[in-house]
Amino acid sequence: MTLDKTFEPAAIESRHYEEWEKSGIFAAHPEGNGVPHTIMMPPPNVTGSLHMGHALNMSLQDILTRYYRMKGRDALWMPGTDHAGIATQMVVERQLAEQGIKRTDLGRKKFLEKVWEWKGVSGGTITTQLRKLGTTPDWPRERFTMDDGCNKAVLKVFTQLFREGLIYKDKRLVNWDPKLHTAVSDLEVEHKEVKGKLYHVRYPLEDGSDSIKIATTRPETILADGAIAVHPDDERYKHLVGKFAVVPVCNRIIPIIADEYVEPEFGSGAVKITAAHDFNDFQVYKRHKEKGIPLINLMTIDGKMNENCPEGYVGLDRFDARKKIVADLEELEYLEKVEDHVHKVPYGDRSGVVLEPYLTDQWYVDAATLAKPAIEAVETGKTKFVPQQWENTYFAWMRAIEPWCISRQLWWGHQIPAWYDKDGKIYVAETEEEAQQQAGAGIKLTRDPDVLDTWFSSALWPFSTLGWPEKTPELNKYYPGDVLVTGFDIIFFWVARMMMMGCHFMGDVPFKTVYIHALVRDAKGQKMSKSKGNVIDPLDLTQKYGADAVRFTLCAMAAQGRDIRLSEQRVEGYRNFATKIWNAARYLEMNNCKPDAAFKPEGVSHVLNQWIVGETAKACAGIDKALAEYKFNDAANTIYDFVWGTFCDWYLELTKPLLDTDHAPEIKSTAAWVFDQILLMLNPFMPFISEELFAGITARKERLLASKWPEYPASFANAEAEKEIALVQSVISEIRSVRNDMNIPASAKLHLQIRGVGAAEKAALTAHDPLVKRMARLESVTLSDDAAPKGAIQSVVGNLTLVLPVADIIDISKEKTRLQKEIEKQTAELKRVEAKLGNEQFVANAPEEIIAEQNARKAEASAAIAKLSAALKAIGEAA
RNA sequence: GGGUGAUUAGCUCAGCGGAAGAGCAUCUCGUUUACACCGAGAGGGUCGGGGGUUCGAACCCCUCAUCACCCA
Repeated sequence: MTLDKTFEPAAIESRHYEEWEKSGIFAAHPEGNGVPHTIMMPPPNVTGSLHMGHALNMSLQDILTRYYRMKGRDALWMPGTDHAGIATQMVVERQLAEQGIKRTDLGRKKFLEKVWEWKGVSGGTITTQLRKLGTTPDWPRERFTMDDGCNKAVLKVFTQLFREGLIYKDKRLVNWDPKLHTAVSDLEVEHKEVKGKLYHVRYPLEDGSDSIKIATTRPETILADGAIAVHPDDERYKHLVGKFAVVPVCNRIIPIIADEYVEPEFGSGAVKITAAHDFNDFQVYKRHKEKGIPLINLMTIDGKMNENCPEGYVGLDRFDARKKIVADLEELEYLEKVEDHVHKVPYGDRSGVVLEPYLTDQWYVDAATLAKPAIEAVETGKTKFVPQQWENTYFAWMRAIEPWCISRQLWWGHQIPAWYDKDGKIYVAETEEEAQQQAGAGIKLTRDPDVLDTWFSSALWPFSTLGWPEKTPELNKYYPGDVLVTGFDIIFFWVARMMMMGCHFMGDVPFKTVYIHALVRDAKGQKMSKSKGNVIDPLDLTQKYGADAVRFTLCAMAAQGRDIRLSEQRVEGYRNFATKIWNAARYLEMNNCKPDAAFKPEGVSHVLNQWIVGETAKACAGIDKALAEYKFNDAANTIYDFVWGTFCDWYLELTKPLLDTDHAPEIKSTAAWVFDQILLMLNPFMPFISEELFAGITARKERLLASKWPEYPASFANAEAEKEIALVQSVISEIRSVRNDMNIPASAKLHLQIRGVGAAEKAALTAHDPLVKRMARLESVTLSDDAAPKGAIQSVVGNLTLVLPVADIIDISKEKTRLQKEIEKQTAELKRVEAKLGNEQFVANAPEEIIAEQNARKAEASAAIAKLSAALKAIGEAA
């Protein structure tokens, strides 16, 4: 087959993918005895579509999966999607709203049917998109957090934790979303800085003797005040503690109490306590139970004032109530002053509305107890974070963990397996039958209508997807997983909870390593968001530049501990890299460089071949090391530099003059072998082009992605060859540089004289004479210590002096300047080194090899200065 | 208020105790039959400021500044 002139990714990607998927190579083999390598895919939202964060996350996982699969591990990359409770329910509700239908009109059953319908329609979107990226998870094992297996695991976990007392129902304040009518967990709250007002309000004492001033940002909650608190050490208020005050507008009598929570410096130093509408106040309430502070709920589930409010307030929206009470306070002369005030306000991360601390019955997980073994697992290194700094984030949150509110007042999700009899007694069981058994026959039971937080089922993902609670071969073989690849934004939501559940139910951590990658931002460093309009669609990029370029870009930019600023230019650059590879393949094809089954890289005789074989091994070792340390950018740069900088720029160029010599057969075989190695090493990063070329170069049955990752013996390294080629390279580079500096036309074929050539160098330079001539565009190369002709250009490479007799071409003053500059550079270097070596402390303390190195540098610099000065003198005489 | 990270060439970023690096951009030169999505070369940095530790600091410590993010 003949390769086209340029690489067209779109033309080959889908064809390869289909073949790969059909081949069954993505599959794990639980029945086999291969050493497993397990990655649990963070399940994307089932109704979502692929964004840049996914593209990065999935590319990295696929690189690891392909790499370890090629290394012979039994790779399991477990795919799936998440039911995303609130998000999905909102999407379907919005669609229904367009038809003028409300969720409640349909009823729970019909509504859920609609959600499943929607899941059926859009559920395949993201997995189709993942295929476009070339990812290779074990698709037939794909799971969904709402499937029967996951449901079974959820029921089992819930009932067991309930029995163990680690799940309980409690009446506490929750973060209430008045738009979605559900509780949300602490993590789903986004605190935003808002310019508000601070209202200073005067409360008269009950006995009329005095009054006390408080400051509040939420005056509407005055109607539910249950106390006033001051700091116990605050001298201003000591005499008032124990007395009673009258709440303005509603005239309730409340106690004045002392509590250390109060900050004396803030506002007036006295605060109102509204226990049913503020988390801090609720704590105060609990500490002062004996004082009989009332818990008054002011609001309905949609944030309107309820019947506990005075007339005129009932039914008002919370923000209208604020306006009204401010007006009322002013009229009654209780309002002292109003100041501008910047403070944090809690917003629902899904609904975007201001959340209310709201007193309700909810289900909680005793997270503090579950967290203990999960903390210990990281402390003892059973699970490691990469980069390690994230362990601190994990610890900080886990050590201060609050009870986890897991019930949601939604319909889409795992319904809580709890039933109530008419007295409200709770029966928790995996099935209704069991609950009925617990309650006794004939007792009418009603199921708890609430569902569980989505993250509850996600927390079980590492084992529920392997068949738990059944004892499956998969569970036995693939738990715990090797590495979890995810972003830092879900360390709390997901990683921590998987750790807790895994440690509790499996008795072992869910994964040995947690690799935390960066966030993908736009080129200006801004977070990508639809509202900002700076979202780059990974599929658009893929369309334009190819999946390989997108994957490679993300990999090359995935340096640890840094966010990724993605620019299209960078993707374009890596598309160019793909084209470069493509053209190298064309070159090999044109020159009939074909893989030779009998080829033995360790047996090559030509030094160029020995050198490139060694470089190939070096590159592979570099990639191995980088991937072992999860340094994806290093891995990408290593292959990039090797392919472009070493193989294409030097090896292929250096071998060109030899293609019509006796060395040609070995060179062609070596070139083909190296290129095959390149394809192997490139495959995890750029699967499509590497596969295409692997098949295109020569007819072969096996697929690249099913091939073995290269392993080379230490003997491939060849220091002699390396040194020899380095010498040739430096001579060529120096001449090219001089030619450019001196504006010597490319067409001018020069004669080169090299002085100061040692025995070994002589052999090398003689052997490579044709290469040097071609690469440096020379007519001849003479190794001779004869004096340089007058007016020749001279420059120094190591201990060689390169002499180019071009008197008729060069501009003498320009050459003088060039030499002077070079002498200056070398002199500066010499001074630096001499200063170091002249320092007694340095000589006394520095390691020997450093001192030896400095001495060598000194010798080299002085030698260069001597030669260059002589050259400068000679040119002066010529002028 | 507490914490974490960042600050290195015009831009985007590597490097994290022993000679300042890459890609892109810029500027020269180049129709040498793989590649102009290319090749050859060049210029460009007191590594945020200030202290300290060390024979030696972009790298370790302290401090300040600016910018991000997380938690209260």
